[in-house]
Amino acid sequence: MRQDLPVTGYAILGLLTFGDELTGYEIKQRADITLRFYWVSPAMSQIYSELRRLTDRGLVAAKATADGAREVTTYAITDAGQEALREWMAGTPAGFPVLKHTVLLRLLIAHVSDPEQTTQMLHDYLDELDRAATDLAEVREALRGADRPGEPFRFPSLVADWGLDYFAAESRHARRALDRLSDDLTG
Amino acid sequence: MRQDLPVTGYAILGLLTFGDELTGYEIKQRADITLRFYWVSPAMSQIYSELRRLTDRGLVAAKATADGAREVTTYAITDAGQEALREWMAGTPAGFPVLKHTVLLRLLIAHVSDPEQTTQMLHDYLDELDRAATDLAEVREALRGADRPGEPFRFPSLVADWGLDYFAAESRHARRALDRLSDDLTG
DNA sequence: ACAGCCATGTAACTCGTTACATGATTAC
DNA sequence: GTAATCATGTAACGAGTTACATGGCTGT
Repeated sequence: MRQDLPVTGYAILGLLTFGDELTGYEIKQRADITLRFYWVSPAMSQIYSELRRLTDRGLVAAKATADGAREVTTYAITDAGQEALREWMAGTPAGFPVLKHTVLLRLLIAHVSDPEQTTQMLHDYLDELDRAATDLAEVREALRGADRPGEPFRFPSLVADWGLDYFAAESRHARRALDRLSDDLTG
Repeated sequence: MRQDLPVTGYAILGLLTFGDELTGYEIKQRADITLRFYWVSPAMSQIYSELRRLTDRGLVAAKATADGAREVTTYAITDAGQEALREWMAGTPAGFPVLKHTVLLRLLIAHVSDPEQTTQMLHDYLDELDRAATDLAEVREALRGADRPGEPFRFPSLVADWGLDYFAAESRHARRALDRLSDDLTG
């Protein structure tokens, strides 16, 4: 049964394990508040083509639902989909996270730039970290009420807390780099 | 002059700003000890095709060097390459880092798995973090001697320290998740 | 002699993106 | 009425990967 999917395929399957039937559009919205922080925000077009593949393989079931007058397609994970997801979790190692850290990449070669620019970049990064942390904190709050052991959002809340810690850690690292840079200049 | 390159192209240019002329093979080795931790480890084939593009645009200069009997091609950054790099650093925002965190992705949907598997995954991650940190610490040590303000490896050492802090933070986050999971089970 | 590293590429393919296109429903 | 949001796709393209192919040099 070794028919592998792109990881984003499994991610979509995963989003569908939380109970509800979702449209492609809704899956995108869910991805934007969850996957976006530690995976990717897939483009709409990719979600639809991935859903197509999952449907073809019988891992999700498409259902034409009436949304008022018009027809809308909702997707639900099938038993085969659950099984494929479990197999993936059990049978393939998670692997080491990949970081595409453009800020660090630029800091590595900051000697071709000037100190002000580098400082500015790090300040910008701190601002963006704040915004991201605020967004994630909001998501985290929305999980309260079902985030205790055994409740549906237990794992999402663990992940959200991890993410918040990660943002906080990045802020510390960026500030530390800024301190060191300013020490360099003042002697 | 708005002829953009893939980021990996700029990364290669960046590696060539540290002074020496390198072969494609050597660039790969450098990438494996630097870029790999916060960008990617590009495949050999990509490095060669990227070097081809950079050469075509005059951003690097290829030179046939005699390595004993055989001819080997080394690459050096040109003035135009320096300029393109500076333009990229100054003209385009760094953007927010992208994390492809397979461990967090799986933790998010750990409810389709069982507790032992999740625990095992986190322990595996801790092991891999240790190994990565050891590798990076070795690289960091190799920079000593030229890592003071104004010296060539100042920025690489800042970045390496950041990376070490990042790995340490990830270890803490993973252990915290493990603690919480075991609390869930024991009550 | 043979393994392993140095060195350079080509070809096929996949994931994922952007741009484009369409149209219905909802809120103001 | 009109802007925003909901909803669904197609087409072209690009970055990056794996697999394949070749061959010289080096250490034991």
